[in-house]
Amino acid sequence: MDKLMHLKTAEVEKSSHLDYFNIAISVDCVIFGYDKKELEILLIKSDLEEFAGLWSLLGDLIRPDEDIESAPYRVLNERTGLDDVYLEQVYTFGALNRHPSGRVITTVYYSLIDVNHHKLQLTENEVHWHKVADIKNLAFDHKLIMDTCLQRLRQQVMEKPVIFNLLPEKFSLRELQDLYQAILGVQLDRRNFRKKIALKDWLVDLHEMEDNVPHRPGKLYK
Amino acid sequence: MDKLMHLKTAEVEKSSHLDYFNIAISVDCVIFGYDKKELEILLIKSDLEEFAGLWSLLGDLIRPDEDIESAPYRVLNERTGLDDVYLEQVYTFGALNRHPSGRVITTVYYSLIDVNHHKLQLTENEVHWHKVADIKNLAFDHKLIMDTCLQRLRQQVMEKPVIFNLLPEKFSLRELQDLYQAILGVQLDRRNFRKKIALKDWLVDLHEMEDNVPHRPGKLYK
DNA sequence: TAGCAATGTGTTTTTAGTACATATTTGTAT
DNA sequence: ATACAAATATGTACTAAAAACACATTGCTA
Repeated sequence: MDKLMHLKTAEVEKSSHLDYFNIAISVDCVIFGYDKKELEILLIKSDLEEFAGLWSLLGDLIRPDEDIESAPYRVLNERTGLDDVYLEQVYTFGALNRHPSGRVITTVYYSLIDVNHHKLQLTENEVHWHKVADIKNLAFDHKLIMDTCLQRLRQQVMEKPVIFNLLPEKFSLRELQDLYQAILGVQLDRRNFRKKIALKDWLVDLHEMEDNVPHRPGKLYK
Repeated sequence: MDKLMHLKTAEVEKSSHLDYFNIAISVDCVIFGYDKKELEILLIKSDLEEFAGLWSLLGDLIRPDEDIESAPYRVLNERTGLDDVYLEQVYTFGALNRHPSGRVITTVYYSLIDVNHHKLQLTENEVHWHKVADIKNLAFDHKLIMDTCLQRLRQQVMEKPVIFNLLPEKFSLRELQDLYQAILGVQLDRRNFRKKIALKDWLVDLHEMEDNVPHRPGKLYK
């Protein structure tokens, strides 16, 4: 039963390897971006026959010599070239048949990146942004995973200043409100929104004005 | 790198087993109980030399043929005989050296049980209740894990009616308030507490009275 | 230079949260 | 039996946060 838990290293290595080490563990990343007033996530084309034509999350097996927390950084860096990203663990999925090729348990992280500032080095051309609203189904249980992360994201943006990871250095309050609306899927009253943000003390007034907008420019913040 | 993720079963089985399947995955349970106005958790004596004399959480390696979600139920059932328990996944811990006997990543669940109603069949006599407030350190990273679960529990009791899993069928508002105070570690105003609970619509008035109390009895609820 | 579109701000109303006091019921000790 | 102690039960005033709502201003454009 649980004897393995309390054995010394040597004993573990020789004991029933096939029984207890026949489970692989991976990380998957739900990478949110924001562009043209739409929330997006980064997906890669699945190369499994079972999921031909479907898209899947960016993920990889965890290496025996890396902390679980550094695995998603590595995955993101390998696939996009980014390294200063916001990441947060969300949940671990381990249903028996979630992966057709064998037993794989996956720990899921979500990430927030600024699509336009960090120009992705998309080394592989099968990696693309997809509008969250348009995603109907994904390979594996990745749709369920995405929905779980979206739910978590919605919680977090109300509590912590994580949302700024999706925006460029300078932004206007309108842009910020549009983003909140894209994430939460609701319309917000502009006056109440500005009041609420103001008393959270998250913003710095840059005393600069917007440019290249077809209307009166607004103040910029970070 | 991530090729393994997309191979077929046969290929996975013959490919570098030692590289990618040399990580074990376990579940650990932080089992909260409530007795004599104190929050407690169930611990077992560690039988690792490295942690001689220390206590640890109840856990076990996940079996290759069980869903991750059913593993903590099994662990709890094997150790306590309970089967109708509240369980919720909290976080997955996977630092490189968290387990001295090898690479073990663990997914942690917390559980809430009614200490007095479910009389535990403590098959093993090295399993005991410990007051949360008195726990200074535990084996492995289990103190960190416990603290993480306690934090989650504090969040949840404010949002969802999970707290009732710690109480017997019938209880008075005073008992409920004492329990909230034990979990949150604060004193609450009785009148405001009752108002707040009342408008959450979680309680059913049983129209029965307390018994065997050395003072005026209060109404009972569930 | 008139009109459009978006910015910027303030007041009222409603709701939730906090602080606080008094009367009532039961058990217990004299 | 009666007085006292201890806990139940309940209500009101104050404060803070959330929601609803309107108007004057700026800059672009036709």
